[in-house]
Amino acid sequence: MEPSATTPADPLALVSIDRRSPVPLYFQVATELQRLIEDDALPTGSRLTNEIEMADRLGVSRPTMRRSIQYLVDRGLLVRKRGVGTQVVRAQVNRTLELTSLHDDLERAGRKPGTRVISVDQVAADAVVAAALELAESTVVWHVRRLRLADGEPIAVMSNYLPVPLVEVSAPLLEEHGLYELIRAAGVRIRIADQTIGATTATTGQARLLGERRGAALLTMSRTAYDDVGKPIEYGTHVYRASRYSFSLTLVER
Amino acid sequence: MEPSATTPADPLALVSIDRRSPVPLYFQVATELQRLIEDDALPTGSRLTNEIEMADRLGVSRPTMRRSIQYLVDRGLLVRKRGVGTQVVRAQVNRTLELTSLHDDLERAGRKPGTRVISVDQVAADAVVAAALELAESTVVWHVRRLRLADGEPIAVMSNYLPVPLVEVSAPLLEEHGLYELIRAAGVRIRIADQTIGATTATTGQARLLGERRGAALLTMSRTAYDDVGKPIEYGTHVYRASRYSFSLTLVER
DNA sequence: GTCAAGACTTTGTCTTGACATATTGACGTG
DNA sequence: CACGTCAATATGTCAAGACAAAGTCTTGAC
Repeated sequence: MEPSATTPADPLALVSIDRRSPVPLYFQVATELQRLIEDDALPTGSRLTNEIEMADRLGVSRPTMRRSIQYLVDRGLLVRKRGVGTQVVRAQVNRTLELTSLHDDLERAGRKPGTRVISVDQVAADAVVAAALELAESTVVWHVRRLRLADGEPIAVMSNYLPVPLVEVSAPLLEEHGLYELIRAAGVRIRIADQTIGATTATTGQARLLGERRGAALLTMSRTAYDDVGKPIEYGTHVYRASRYSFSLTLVER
Repeated sequence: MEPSATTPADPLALVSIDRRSPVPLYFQVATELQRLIEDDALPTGSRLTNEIEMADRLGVSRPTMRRSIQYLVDRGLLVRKRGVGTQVVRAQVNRTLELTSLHDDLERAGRKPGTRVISVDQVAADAVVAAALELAESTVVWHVRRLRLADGEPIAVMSNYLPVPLVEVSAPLLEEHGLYELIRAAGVRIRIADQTIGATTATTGQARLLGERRGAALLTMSRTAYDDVGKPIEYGTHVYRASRYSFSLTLVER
């Protein structure tokens, strides 16, 4: 019982919820619990009191309490066992691969994202692009090529194809905003994406753009993104410098 | 209205649930719905009748019906919009990266997995391994090296480290079973894993094992797996032939 | 003919209540 | 002492009902 790092006997006393808020109760509770876990008020390994008592103490119903807890279980922060209880497994989760642009990704990592637009054209879709976007071959689509930078250093070359009627793109816009940001701003909600992650070695052209040597290891990612009614929104093939970038993720078994 | 491909006016009539089964109701309903979607009885784009009527027709309560639907929404098969309804988005999902061994992975893809054990030793953990497994440096751990094959062809070289007291491993066992299978058989439930995916080029030794040329592109994956109380169970670094293997996954925005 | 208000439909949130089932540990019996 | 039984405890499943909020569509005024 060191006086320095006293864990309050009752971390639950620290959570407060606001019934007038438009934020759903279960989400408020989940967020507060997550904060307690991250702040180590509920340290890894500690057991939570049972859900009935917690519901009681927080003044919510048991289903609401359960929903909050389940939310954190799905994220891998908590583990529940029937007949046993609920336990904190870990404080931080490297969330699963997400539907974010590299732009957002880098910003979260504290690195300054940059973009050099190589080209913005309307081109006739070849067989691969047409198939991915579910359009007739040689339909005209946007083709955007960009060199992405982090703290001024080349990170990736990205090549994206988009249906023309969907969103207006231009070099100046793309220098300032991520592509996904522009798509969202156009009122399109991206909901599902199929991705394939592989590896290759740099061609002379890729090497020159990225500041690597020919034959250097590159991480490849191709992605087709769909909106919430299943319509293809974007198809892209990207190559990352393996020496500067990798994908990190946390998997949670359900 | 072609007589050939008649979609029954009421796909729900095809759903049958068994209240005496120990399988939870919501799961039975979800599974049946998924079957209807995969069999195209509920084709992509079609709208489901509202949840209240469905619950009524299937003889379950609304919360149970909602839970079934939510299950499929989380998997990316369905989309719901308040005031609008529930719609089928897609029939198949390339599920998200999972906590499976390559063994299971290949079997699902219809390829015959094989394993050639290179070495099974007990070694002193170096700094990296000790940190990953949260053990003191130079603690003795299992070190397993395997060449993995698909249809007889080399696919990957895997190097795994495990705490000794956990599970008994041996070359003959590993030739027959995936490592994760053995871990599960020992009563350990793997629940969370941190993964990093990158790329590199083949060293001479890797190239010889994999039947590639030196400098060939390789996909790398390192993973630390934890059990359901957050204890590290396994740390591994793997390299895959990029020419024969890639990671495919489907992301779903919540 | 156009536009806005309001009715209607559908999903989202929350509550109360009941019973089922897995786990643990204590108790008692052979 | 070993083993099975039983009670206590915690989470899992299911139901029925109420109200809120978001979209859509109809209706009616101008």
